[in-house]
Amino acid sequence: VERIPGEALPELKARSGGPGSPTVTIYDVAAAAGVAISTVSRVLNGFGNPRPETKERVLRAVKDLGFVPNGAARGLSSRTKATIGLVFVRTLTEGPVERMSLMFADSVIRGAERAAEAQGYSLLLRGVQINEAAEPINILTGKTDGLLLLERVIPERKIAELAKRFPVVTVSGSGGARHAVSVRADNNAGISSVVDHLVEHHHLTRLAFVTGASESPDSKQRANAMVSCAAAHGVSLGPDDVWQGDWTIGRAGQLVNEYLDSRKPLPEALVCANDETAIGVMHALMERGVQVPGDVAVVGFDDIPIARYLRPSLSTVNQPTERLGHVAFDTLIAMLSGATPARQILLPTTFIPRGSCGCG
Amino acid sequence: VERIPGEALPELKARSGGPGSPTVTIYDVAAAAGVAISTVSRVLNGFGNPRPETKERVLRAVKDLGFVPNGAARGLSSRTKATIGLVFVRTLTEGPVERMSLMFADSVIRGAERAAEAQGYSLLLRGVQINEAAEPINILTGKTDGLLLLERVIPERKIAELAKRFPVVTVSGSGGARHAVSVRADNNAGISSVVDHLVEHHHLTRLAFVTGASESPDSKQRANAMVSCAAAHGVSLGPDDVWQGDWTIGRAGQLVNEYLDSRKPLPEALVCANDETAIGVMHALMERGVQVPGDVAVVGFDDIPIARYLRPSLSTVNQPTERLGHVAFDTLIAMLSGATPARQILLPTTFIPRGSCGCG
DNA sequence: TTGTACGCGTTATCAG
DNA sequence: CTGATAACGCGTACAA
Repeated sequence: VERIPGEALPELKARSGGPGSPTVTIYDVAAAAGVAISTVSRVLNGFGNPRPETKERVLRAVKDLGFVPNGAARGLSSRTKATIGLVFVRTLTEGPVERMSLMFADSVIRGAERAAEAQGYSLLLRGVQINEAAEPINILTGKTDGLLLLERVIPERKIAELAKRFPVVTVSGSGGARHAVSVRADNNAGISSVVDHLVEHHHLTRLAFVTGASESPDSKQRANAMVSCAAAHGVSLGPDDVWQGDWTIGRAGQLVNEYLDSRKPLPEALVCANDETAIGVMHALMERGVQVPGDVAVVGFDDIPIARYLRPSLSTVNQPTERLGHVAFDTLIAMLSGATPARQILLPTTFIPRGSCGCG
Repeated sequence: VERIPGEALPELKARSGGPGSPTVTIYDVAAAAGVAISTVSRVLNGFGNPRPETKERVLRAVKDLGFVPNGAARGLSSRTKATIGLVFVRTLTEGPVERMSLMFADSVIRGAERAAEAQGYSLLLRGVQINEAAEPINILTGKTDGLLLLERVIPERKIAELAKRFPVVTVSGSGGARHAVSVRADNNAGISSVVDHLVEHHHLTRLAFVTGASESPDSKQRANAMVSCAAAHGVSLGPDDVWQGDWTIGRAGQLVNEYLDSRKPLPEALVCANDETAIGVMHALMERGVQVPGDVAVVGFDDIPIARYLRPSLSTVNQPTERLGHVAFDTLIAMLSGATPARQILLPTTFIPRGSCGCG
């Protein structure tokens, strides 16, 4: 089977069957109001100075007939679809138990949606499996005016290629692609403040880090920051002190259990790439009778809403997730009007000490 | 200022500025392949039996030029936008602390997105404030082929009106609107199994219920079910035993604190309209030294992923949130092809006993 | 100020 | 099997 771009249109069987009254067009409105369609268009879009009476008649007709402009026609004519696509990574697993918890993505989506509304745009949502995103993204190109790419949905090289011909902003991407603007949280500062706190305030020296999914730019940045910040404090993290997680609660628990089974001495603090991982770590630890923060301090990243309600409450790094989406969206819109924003936009992160590290 | 449907188009300033190469159209492809546009269209959409060589040439041109069909033009011509709108309620509060946690909505959205992909459709996301949804919804009507309405975004009456002329499926709505199909979880069965369990297994008789937002159909149904199921067991819930929550952790905690301050004796079990509420309740209770489940049993609703990782783990009613979205979407698509599905589609719920009620 | 007519990029209907 | 060509509904120069 050959690959055909644009994928076949879903076919509608009965045009008569379901609801959907005979579409009312701008012509109907014009007729009802006794004017030309151009007048209707002008009134609706606020151009020119229509005579009050004319305007009145048009608006009345619009209301009477329940006219709503056809977005497709609009888009075709105005060359602006007023729609932005947002692509996020969807995990493969279906199972209820180990379904990846993607609160981060959800939150970013919320922020983008908000911004979209404020700008009069629509948000088109598209989940993809990692490394199978090329075609979907290509198609989205035809339905939108620009694209928001969450995390590393496609290889950097492809992003660069795409961004050359289509407006693209990446959120929490690695930010290496030319032409594409990247918006992300200040991972370095976040991790740095965690390490500072752990070392200086709690005087801990044996630290370990649990990563997120291996391809994730955020995860990589946080891991790197962890290693270098620790080194800056004279604390060294060996390979054994960086545990490969995958963002999920389940995987985190698994890691902890394996470690405990190995009977190696636990580190004094476990810093996690995200809050879900921290939750999994805490849960597994306590399940095995290890006290948090008594025996091991645990710190997360993201500051999801429940973090403060856990027992112990979760020390974590707050990143403005909704704002990430919002800012990314606004940046994309700016690009559409010809602006060339900074290639990287960093949003601040702040460490929130709570119970799981021994504060609070 | 008068209200104008269709809201003005966002204006693009520099058509030259940003990226966006001179759009390649079907004409370009046709020219490059030395065929007519109709041939290109046929090849791409799989109609007719193009000569292999022709097909070959077309596909090569498509690839060479990086042609992607313009969605707007497609929609205009085929009268199918291949897009479904999903409208959800957005809370008013901005604050990071008391931002309502909407994991339920997020999950439904995920399900819908998945279904959309499987059907070759796109998902347009739109958040609205409650009772301010009429206009946004109306506009969406022009950009989509059908609408998914989450929770009670607009009054029942308006839904009925809308559904008469446009395909609509409500998710977790009250389901009273004619023409609109409603997909929701079996709240009655869910609550019923909770009450059965509490009364028969744990022999508790003094129960109370914490509601969600007052306008929410789900919340109402669960509250009603609670009252009648309790009554069926000879346990009566007075007005004082139904606490008015709003789905949020924060509000739940507040309720608990107020109740404790009043020095009234606590009920033996607190059944909550959703998991966030249960989390808030548990947290506040334990903060004040009340043991869960020792002094009070707590049960939630939804079975969000973290439920099982809380301490104590949260007993709750599982509802297939993603499936709600998925099924709703598929139903809508079915309607588009003329089908007339059952007016109500009920998805099963199952009680999951865990630590917070004394099991597990 | 208002109306006429063309273009936007596809799909779909006919002839050839 | 393929090529013209007419919609599709709206925005918009241009003419009146």
